[in-house]
Amino acid sequence: MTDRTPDTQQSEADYLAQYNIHDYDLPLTSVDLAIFTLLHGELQVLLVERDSFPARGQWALPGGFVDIQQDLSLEATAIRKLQEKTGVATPYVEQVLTTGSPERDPRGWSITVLYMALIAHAPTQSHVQGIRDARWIPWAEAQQLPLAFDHSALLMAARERLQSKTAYTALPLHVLNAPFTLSELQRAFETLLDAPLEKKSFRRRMEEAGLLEAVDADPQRSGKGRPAALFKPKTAAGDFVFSRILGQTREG
Amino acid sequence: MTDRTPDTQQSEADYLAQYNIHDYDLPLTSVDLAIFTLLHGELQVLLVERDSFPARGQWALPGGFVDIQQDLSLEATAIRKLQEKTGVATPYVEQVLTTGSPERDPRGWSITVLYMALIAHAPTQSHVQGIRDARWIPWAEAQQLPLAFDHSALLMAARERLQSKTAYTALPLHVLNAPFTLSELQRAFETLLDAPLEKKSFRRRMEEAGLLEAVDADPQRSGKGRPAALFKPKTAAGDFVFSRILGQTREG
DNA sequence: TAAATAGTGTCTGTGAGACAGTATTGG
DNA sequence: CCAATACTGTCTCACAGACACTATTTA
Repeated sequence: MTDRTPDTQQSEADYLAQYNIHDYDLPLTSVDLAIFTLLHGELQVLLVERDSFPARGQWALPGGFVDIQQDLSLEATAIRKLQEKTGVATPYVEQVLTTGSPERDPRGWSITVLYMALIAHAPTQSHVQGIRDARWIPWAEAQQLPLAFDHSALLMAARERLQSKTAYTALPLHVLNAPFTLSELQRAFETLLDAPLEKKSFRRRMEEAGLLEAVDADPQRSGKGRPAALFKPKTAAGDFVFSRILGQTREG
Repeated sequence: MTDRTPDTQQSEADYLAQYNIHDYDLPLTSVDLAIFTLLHGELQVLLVERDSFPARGQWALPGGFVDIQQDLSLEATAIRKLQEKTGVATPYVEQVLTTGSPERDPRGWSITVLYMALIAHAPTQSHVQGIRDARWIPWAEAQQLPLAFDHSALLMAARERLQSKTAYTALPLHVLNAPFTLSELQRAFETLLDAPLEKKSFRRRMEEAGLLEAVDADPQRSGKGRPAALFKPKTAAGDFVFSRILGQTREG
């Protein structure tokens, strides 16, 4: 926020009237998104195959330049891009980091603000399948793909944020559609955490945090074994912060 | 990272040759710093009084535009600015958040990447006093000051980050000069956390984490009461992450 | 000696991990 | 009945909070 003009005796109004951003060399500024969901019991991330230069044909995170005519905030840009790609209007969105350098994009000095989003994938929603250029890629595959620019590093940073926050928040609630069973919720936590959890500890933790509300059993649900109770999250349950970290298996 | 040119049959080299960032309206991009230290037993933050438009004469966070001729990364920009203001070369620097909107700067759509830095203030170092336009402001005062742009909100976000990380890391090690006593270290934690800590719990936690190394007593240190043992942090001790949160006083 | 500061012993409380046990469904 | 899944009882362990106690210094 320091200035670039010499300190003359002009007024602030004069200064602003003369100010022209095209006089300066500015970095390119984009927003990129790591959109995660749980599908077929796997963590999946939404990737796009770039159809224009640079890095044409390569897989990349969805995103785009900030449109200063249209966007009212960086988060608005992120939510707009996410809506375009997934149709989801009220996702969980969290800013992960911002990176910038002269090297990361061949067009010049560029900055990108990385957001992570979590959405629940409902098989009945057709919007996600309908997207032409975006595809859900299982995490194991996405890790192998050579992504455009520095997107592999960005994706890894988002994955790490997701994993670490799963250990002390209730974030995984965002990748499930209600109603769900406690076993399903535990599997969601385990998948995002990439570690097994002890059943009793998990249930006790959820119980004592009071994040869930019981929902009447659905006679539709079939399945082997004893039917499970169904729950939905209370409002803002996904934002809950625990005071201890999960998944620290006892060492011998 | 999506493109703005129609997808013609040109090569990537052609595309890049024709690409001119001055064809686009780009946001202004700056880096701002919330630099904290512990001085006279108080948390203090480094602020500058702006000597040019806009917001001339108002207090603000130190920072400045990204210089795409000079800077090799955003963090490099932050470290350069910090070095200019404080003379400290190897500080603790952490990215806090990035915010952008058309409203936050009268010059137009602007983005700022906010960093938090922690430095140990040594009374013998003269560099900090030597800075003309920057001043250490006690946190209580800084909170009252009407800062330029959205810097009050930025400062608050950095303060919250500092507070929350103090509860589960050893960050406060960065605001002390070694050697220090355990009592001094506890006071640093308490100040950054803004909550009292229980002496035995604190010492046990430090002891068990093995973050500190004993240092020979300094005959210089006078003072009332029993002389305290002196310690210095082991390397990377400030990055230690605890698995439980401090300062959750028991409720009745 | 007292005052001041440093440092310890030890009890309690919370909540996670381990793991065996019981409950309820369908075939 | 058995297999499969859901759910519970209960022990142990790690570690924070509370707080009284001892230790070592100067005045």
